[in-house]
Amino acid sequence: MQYITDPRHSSSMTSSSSSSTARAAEPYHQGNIRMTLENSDLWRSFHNLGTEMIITKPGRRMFPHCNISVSGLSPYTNYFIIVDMVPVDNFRYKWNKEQWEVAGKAEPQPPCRTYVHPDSPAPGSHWMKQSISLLKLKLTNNTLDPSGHIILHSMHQYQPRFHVVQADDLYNVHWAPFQTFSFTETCFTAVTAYQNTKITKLKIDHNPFAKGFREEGTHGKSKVRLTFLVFVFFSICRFRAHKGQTCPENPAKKLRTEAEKDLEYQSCTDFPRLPYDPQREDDEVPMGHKHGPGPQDDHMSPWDSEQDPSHSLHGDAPMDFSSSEQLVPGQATYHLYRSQDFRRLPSPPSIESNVDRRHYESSVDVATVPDREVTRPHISANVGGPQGRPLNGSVSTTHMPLGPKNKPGHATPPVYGHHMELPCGQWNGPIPTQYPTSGYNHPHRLMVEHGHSHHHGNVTEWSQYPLFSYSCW
DNA sequence: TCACCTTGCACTTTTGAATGGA
DNA sequence: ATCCATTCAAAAGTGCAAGGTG
Repeated sequence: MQYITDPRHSSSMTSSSSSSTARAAEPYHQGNIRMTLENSDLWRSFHNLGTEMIITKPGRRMFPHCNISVSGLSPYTNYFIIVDMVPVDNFRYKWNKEQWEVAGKAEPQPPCRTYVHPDSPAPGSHWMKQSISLLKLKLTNNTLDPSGHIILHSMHQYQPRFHVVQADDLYNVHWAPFQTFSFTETCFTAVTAYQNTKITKLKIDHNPFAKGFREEGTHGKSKVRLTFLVFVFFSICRFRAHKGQTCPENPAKKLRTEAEKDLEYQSCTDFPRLPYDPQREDDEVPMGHKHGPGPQDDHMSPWDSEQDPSHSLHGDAPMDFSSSEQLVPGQATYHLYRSQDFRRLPSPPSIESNVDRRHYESSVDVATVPDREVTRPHISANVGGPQGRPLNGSVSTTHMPLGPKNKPGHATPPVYGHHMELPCGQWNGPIPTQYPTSGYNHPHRLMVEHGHSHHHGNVTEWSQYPLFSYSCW
């Protein structure tokens, strides 16, 4: 397999001014794409405690689930929205004394899979018209999972990444220009059973499916049971009055089924429930929730101060998402690619006027595109390569021309429904040297919109690498 | 013994087929 | 015949707890 050389990789970071200028000249350059995590407040609540995600053999949804909105796409160009999970580091963790501790070296990564949003491919206008819910993404710990769920290891930490890939079909995805975003607060530890009771409580409080475990739910149930008994009692009385005879041996037993049915109906109609709409999660989960993390909520999460590697993790100050921009460590270079001018990428000029340009007009709004190297994983050729390309979820890119639809010698990974099977991946980013003191040296960059509740994922530039090919162990 | 995983349970929400009316 | 709204049962998604496993 051939790799294209990108001279930028042999140098370190290039100036961002040139690309900024170019972007200004070409408003539809993909670098203008912005991605926002819709339910970031909820994510932040979990992140402050150290988010845990249950993984099961048949597959488990995430909660909170990823809900993103995208802007800056070309309305008539087709895109894929793809999600994958990147190991945060090379460690396995354990929950000990109310906090996560390193428990050894990470397990070899299972086959990396991606979740392709079922609407893919769809024109930019489709993706931009409303937020994109990734509710149905499932996580599993079954390395032989036949359903195509994303395979993770329990007690390992992961970072979801969101890829916007400009492609018309799945075969083009591997060679299409893409941009990657990630949000620090979506980091989580995969577990088979919850470890942190605070996380459990937060999940119960916010997840509609867990309503039955809420304290208020219990009270509600007691209320229903009481209502049921009263109802049965009066039914019996009415029955007896109507018949003018003594009760049968056990009328309650006889009436139970009907009464139960009626009661169910009654409780339904008397107390109508709003249907659960994942798109409105934010509305249903107001921040400042009583169980939300406060300053006293200590940080079991090793992520608490990874935002700035210069800060000690021992610091207990809560992370301030509203004003910090994460530092992005330099990345090692392994594979070299040929850099191309991004302006060669197709972008229909005729549709320019149709684009909602509000985002572009805000000086603080636009997520800048750092001139960094791509951390795009790639396929097979670097199997066993000890210095595989950093797959650190930090994002970066180069600009490459559109490649062949099916490059010879490059096998298209099998597709499982909306998932793609990938070679195993490896987090090759910086390794914490003093976990947890300097641990989680996660090279993420948080694009912060001051004065707004939303912040943006860190960004890659567009690239033309074989998409989603990981360096393997 | 311990940490972690699996499984079954009770509960809730979601989904989709069936039905009836306009 | 088509469309729309409603109903209802089944499926799916939750956390919990007990038991299993290495």
